[in-house]
Amino acid sequence: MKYKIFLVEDDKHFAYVLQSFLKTKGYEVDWFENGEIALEKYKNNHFYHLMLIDVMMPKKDGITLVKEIRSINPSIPIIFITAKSQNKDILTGYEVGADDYVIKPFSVDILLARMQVLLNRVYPRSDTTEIVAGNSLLDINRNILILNNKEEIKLSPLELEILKILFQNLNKLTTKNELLMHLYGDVDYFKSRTLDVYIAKVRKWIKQDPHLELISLPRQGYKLVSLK
Amino acid sequence: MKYKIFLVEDDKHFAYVLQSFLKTKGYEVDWFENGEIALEKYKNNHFYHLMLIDVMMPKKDGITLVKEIRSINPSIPIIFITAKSQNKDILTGYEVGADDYVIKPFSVDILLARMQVLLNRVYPRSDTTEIVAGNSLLDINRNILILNNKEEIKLSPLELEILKILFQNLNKLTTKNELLMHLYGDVDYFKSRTLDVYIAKVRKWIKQDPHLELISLPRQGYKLVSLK
DNA sequence: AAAAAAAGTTAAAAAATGTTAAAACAAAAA
DNA sequence: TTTTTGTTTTAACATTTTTTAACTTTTTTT
Repeated sequence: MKYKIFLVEDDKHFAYVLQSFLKTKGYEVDWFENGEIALEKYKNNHFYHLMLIDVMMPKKDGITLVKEIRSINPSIPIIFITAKSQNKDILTGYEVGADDYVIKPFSVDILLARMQVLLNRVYPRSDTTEIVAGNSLLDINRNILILNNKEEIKLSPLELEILKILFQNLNKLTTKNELLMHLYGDVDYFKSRTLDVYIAKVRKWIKQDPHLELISLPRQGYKLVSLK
Repeated sequence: MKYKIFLVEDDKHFAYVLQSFLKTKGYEVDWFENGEIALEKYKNNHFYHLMLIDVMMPKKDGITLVKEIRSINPSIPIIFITAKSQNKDILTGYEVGADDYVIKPFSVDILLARMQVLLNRVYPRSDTTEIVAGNSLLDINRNILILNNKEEIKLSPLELEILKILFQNLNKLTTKNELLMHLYGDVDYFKSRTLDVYIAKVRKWIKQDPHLELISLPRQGYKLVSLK
């Protein structure tokens, strides 16, 4: 999914270069020439992930613009890009609610790094949630098992947890107790039997992948092995 | 509540001045003289809100230190404070996982502003009015959900509260109890059923956004995930 | 090899949740 | 006040998930 950037900059040439660069980096960029137009457009469409705003502009300057945007949306990430490098100006920028203040001339790589840091903070990506084994993939975030790069199987919570542990311990022994403690926090006869039932279910799926096998080691546990 | 700052800086005089300043501004500051000591201390006590780390230090430099800290804690806010002002150095700083990079000599007010911005992002006060997820936007002020950047749906109070919590916990599990406690302050059978009814309603909307999915985890809760 | 224990398998029962519609309630308008 | 409108709750039925039960096979113990 592409991030949408709201760029406000009166220097057409600079804006064009910046816009092109960001597009090559996979961003969608909408450019607005001054604060007045920008505010108008933002009122019509709030759907942006980050704003890059110049300070000195005709019609409506960046500081005023950000004040007004902040009154509508106190949380959207905003970075000032400007030639004004006095401490006083920078502090004003932060005071009106900017997240960062980048001084021209700047390296685009550094602007990019700062944008990425900010975007990652505000829209945290869910931690890696895909485990590959054999010809299959377990997507923990979406609760699905994809067999042979094809068939998607929706998993119930219990199914997912069991597969998660087996996949994480690929080619290693997973004890029954380990599984039960993880699923229930304790161990008893009926829970153990429930697990047996689920193992049977999981085994049916695993069988469909010729590169995977779920081996039972009686009195020890289970081992998901990937075959060549 | 006071924020706890983890300061790593080999220049004793500079560290003392900075520490004193931050204390007058209401922060608690623990100072460590080099990367080696710092890492040792951090391993014993993870309870810090933000780290200020010098790059050039004897024993263990800041870059190495941050790499090691990030492997323990991928999310704690880190600001480099350093005299190294080459683009190459700055980019390295961001690459190893810093949130900001402040070049010496700097005005303490500006450092303070940057710290505040970062702390507000990481430990947000709940005054956000708009949350973006997938291709959609929840406008808490106007009580509307904008789907696919197009269709506006007016939300009832209950609908809004449910969506608010789901959007705030994007890609994370929201337990049914959490939702019920937030909506009603207590939990019973009928309230739980009411929630089920509303989840069905909300799910219909969410389905319209191809970048969003509302997953049910029976016995656990719900998870709003943003795809791709 | 026989008995006991553990695990595999399938089906049924129980519990939880999904879904739709109607009833009850509350706030605003006539 | 009554009517209208919108919201929340309850009810009824459907589906999914988990647990229990019953029976079978495998493994371990005696």
